[in-house]
Amino acid sequence: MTIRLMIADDQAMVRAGFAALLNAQSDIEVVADAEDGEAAVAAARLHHPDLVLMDVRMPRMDGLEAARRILATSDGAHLTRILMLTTFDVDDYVYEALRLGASGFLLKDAPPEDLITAVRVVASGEALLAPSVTRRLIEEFFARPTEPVRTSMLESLTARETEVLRLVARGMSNTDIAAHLVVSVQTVKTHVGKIFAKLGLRDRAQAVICAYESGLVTAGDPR
Amino acid sequence: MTIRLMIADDQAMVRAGFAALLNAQSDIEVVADAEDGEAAVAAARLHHPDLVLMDVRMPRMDGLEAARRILATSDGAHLTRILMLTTFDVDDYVYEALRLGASGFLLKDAPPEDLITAVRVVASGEALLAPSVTRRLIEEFFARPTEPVRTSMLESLTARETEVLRLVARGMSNTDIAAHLVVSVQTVKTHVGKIFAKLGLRDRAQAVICAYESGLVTAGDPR
DNA sequence: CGGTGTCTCACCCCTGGGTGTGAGAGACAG
DNA sequence: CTGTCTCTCACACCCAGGGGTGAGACACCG
Repeated sequence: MTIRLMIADDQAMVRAGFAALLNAQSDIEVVADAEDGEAAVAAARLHHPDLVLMDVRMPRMDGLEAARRILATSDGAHLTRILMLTTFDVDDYVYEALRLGASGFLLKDAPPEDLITAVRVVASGEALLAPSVTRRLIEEFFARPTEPVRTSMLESLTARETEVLRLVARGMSNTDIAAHLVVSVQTVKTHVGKIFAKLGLRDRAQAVICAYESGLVTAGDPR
Repeated sequence: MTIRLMIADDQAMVRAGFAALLNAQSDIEVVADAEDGEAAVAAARLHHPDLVLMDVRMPRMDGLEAARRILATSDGAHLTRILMLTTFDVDDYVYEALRLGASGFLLKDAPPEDLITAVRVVASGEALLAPSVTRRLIEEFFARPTEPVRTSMLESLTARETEVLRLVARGMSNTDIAAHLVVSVQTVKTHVGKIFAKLGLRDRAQAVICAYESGLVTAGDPR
């Protein structure tokens, strides 16, 4: 099955070059092109391509906004994937594009065979990034220290205390916790007190902070 | 400058195959190999390769642990990069490996030229992932909504209230906040009370949670 | 000019929560 | 078997914090 492709780039020469290169592949067919973001959105709505090669910088409407609209208007049946292209390696664009749902991000100076490979990969539902982009993405998210320091704070806590702290970090009152653990409120108070003493806290508010900072609980995790 | 490479895999045939393939490249030299994790750590300590091709599954010590140790013992001068390999596409391994600091993750069924490319890319300091892995990584991190829902909760707060909430989320007592903002404790109580009313909170502990969940404050940010 | 919103502050009430002390039961190691 | 640790609970103290009501000072806007 051939890959139905669209090219959105403001430079005619680039469009022609990419089209020639990709049309030469037996499994790729360039079905449309556009010279700005608005035209890209309109053309995508008309031709429903499998994949759009989208330049980031374009007049009238940039590639990011165009990508957003194309992805937004994709009716469940035919989903169009986006492969972003950029001349420069500007990472602001990268994160924004990936967040929007783009499936890939390549630099224009990549060798032609890489582009062809990328088209096939993205069209198959996988994703592909330029190596430098990959590195940044990984760094960005895993740069967050594995906090050996932080979890060490919690090492002094017993299993039960950790459990109580987790409940405190969910916003429960002592009474709530007592009910939840089926123990008396006094017991909960004892646990909470020992947690404070061990971790040098004063408030249950500070305990919540500690739980988040230590990674015991995380923003966005199942409540 | 040639890339000094090490291969860690428990299957001798795989080691031989990779070595032959890579040694055939003029810019790559296989300087060591290892058949298990422990041997890999020892060999890396001895040869200081630029790059280690590391199989995930190995006897005695798995590739993840070996990677962790090699990365941990890298003295600032000679840093060794890790390219993880796996036969199966098990994503638990992927996240763990990348979190540890691996620079890439490939499936063994990738075409040989991809492996060679990956070696050069990773050795150059960039990163490279198998397409399916890339897709998952992107999904994993951008699937979490940029929380238009969450920040919208905070929209009802005035600038001053937001400021107070931020201080609450740092673990400050009302008295602390009053001193910090140079207002009376009563004023702080009023603000805090209105925050609770607007956000439907009961505790300052819950306020801290709200601050983290909304992204007003983030784990690991400057205290 | 009057209405609205924000920031400020005060007084009162009272419960929840943080603190201290003490202690019994069960598990486990030496 | 004795010491240590953990989990459990109780009584008591006290105050920071949450809740209600009201109000003065600005600023902004129609």
